[in-house]
Amino acid sequence: MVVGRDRQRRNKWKTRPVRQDIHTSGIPVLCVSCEARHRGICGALEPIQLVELARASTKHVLEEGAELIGDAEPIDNYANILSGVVKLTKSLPDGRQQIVGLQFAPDFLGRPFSEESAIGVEAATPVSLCSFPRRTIQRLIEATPGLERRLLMQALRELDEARGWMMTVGRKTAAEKVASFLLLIARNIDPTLDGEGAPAGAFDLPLTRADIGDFLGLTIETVSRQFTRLDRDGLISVKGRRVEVLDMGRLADLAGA
Amino acid sequence: MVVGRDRQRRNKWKTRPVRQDIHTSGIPVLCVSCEARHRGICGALEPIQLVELARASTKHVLEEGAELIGDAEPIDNYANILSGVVKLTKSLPDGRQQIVGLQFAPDFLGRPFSEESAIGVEAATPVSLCSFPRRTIQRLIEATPGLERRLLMQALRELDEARGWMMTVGRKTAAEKVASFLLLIARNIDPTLDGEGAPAGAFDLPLTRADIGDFLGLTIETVSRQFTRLDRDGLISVKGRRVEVLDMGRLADLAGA
DNA sequence: CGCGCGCTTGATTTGCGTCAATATGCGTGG
DNA sequence: CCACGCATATTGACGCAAATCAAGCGCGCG
Repeated sequence: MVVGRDRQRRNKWKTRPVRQDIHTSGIPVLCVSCEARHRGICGALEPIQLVELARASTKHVLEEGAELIGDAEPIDNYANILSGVVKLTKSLPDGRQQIVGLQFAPDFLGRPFSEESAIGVEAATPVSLCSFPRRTIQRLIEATPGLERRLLMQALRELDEARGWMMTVGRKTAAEKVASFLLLIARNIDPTLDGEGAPAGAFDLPLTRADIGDFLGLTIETVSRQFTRLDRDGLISVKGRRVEVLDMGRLADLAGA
Repeated sequence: MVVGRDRQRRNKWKTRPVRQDIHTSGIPVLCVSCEARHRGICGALEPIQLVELARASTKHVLEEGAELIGDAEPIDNYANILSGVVKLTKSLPDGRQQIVGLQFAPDFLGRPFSEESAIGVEAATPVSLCSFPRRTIQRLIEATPGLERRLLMQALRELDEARGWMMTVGRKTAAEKVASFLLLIARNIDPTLDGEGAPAGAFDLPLTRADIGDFLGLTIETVSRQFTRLDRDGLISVKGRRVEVLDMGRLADLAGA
């Protein structure tokens, strides 16, 4: 269902009955190369709706460390991640902190139907965002059951991930935790890395040791020690943030099932 | 209050007796006193649909310890919890276990649009269930946007909870963990318990020490020791599974924000 | 009764945190 | 260019909270 204010557009459709034209040429420039159109929530939208959303959207670039909740980005804006890594944090009054989730492109950011529940949202790396007003998305949701389904899917996926990390944080040793984390990042940077005796690959960690500690429930020192141990044992090669996975098999093995 | 409102309506309805009859008497017996009709997913259904669902539903009672995934309850059945506590678990090949969630009435059990993701589902206490075939629920979802929204809401709530427990498991001390857990149970058994200097209340823990340990990432011994400490310090009174909260304020304080 | 199971309690060990010192960039300004 | 300061990492020595090991208790049940 399309909003009424597009009357002239409606007329256009009638005079140009070739629907295919709209499908091919109707995709906003902003969106043509956007991941969110395929794997993200925008995949649920018709070209027309995509145009509507795109018109209300703005692209932002945030530097590392920028908070995107209650601060720069008021709560009335939602967004898709175009690139970069976003961390979701919770903290105790005395300063202890836990990272409760990491989001990558093309994840949807922002919680539908409620205020963001006292969790902090922060750019872990430079991040670029495609953001749009809450009202627009809300309206599209009413009109498009598929959109709500996508949101449900993402929520369920995040739920699975959160539960997986609960296991890691609650029951694994420091070594296993760090291995699991490396696997998460490696897989996210290069999804093809999964093969058995894969040649592995190198990448830069998107998080500082402090962040990694906050994610795994460890201190920076312990994280650092585990890195050097993994290096010494030949599973990886570390130099600062640069990591190369040398033995994917043993790493995955260490991380546990 | 409820009674009064009903009486008033009944008088009004006399002008349209047939339809109202359907509305009042149309609620399946199975459902009349069911929590799921109010706070659960069934609240999104029209009476007609409720009848359809109820007709396909069966009530089950499971004893403590019963597995409800891939076992007694095949994956093609979903269910609402009518009473009891259900635990969601994950485990490592070597036997280490983590409880990644607890569900109470009237939560919906079962994951829409996918196989249950390698997580175990088990009755922590005797549990009664209202279960129905996947097909029926799937069909109702297509027809009722509100239903999908309810599912999204529950998923988002569970996500919040999972993240809250990630913080607890990752960053809190044993004492804080146990206090947080007691709060969770206390609040769930008696939602009115929340007041500041509330008189507090007594209840039976729905979980064994082993389960509590698996939930908090602790051993039974540590859980036990923390219980006796909280008892000695006068925050609670423990005797086996029976717990009485004596000082809600201090307990909540200990649990952290 | 005696056996098993859930729970408590104590003694001992240990993995990880804490504290502290040192290194390694990296930007900034002299 | 080097010198300096600051943030991030590494490394080591030490301490402690929680795990592990080990009895022993209460209680329901065959």
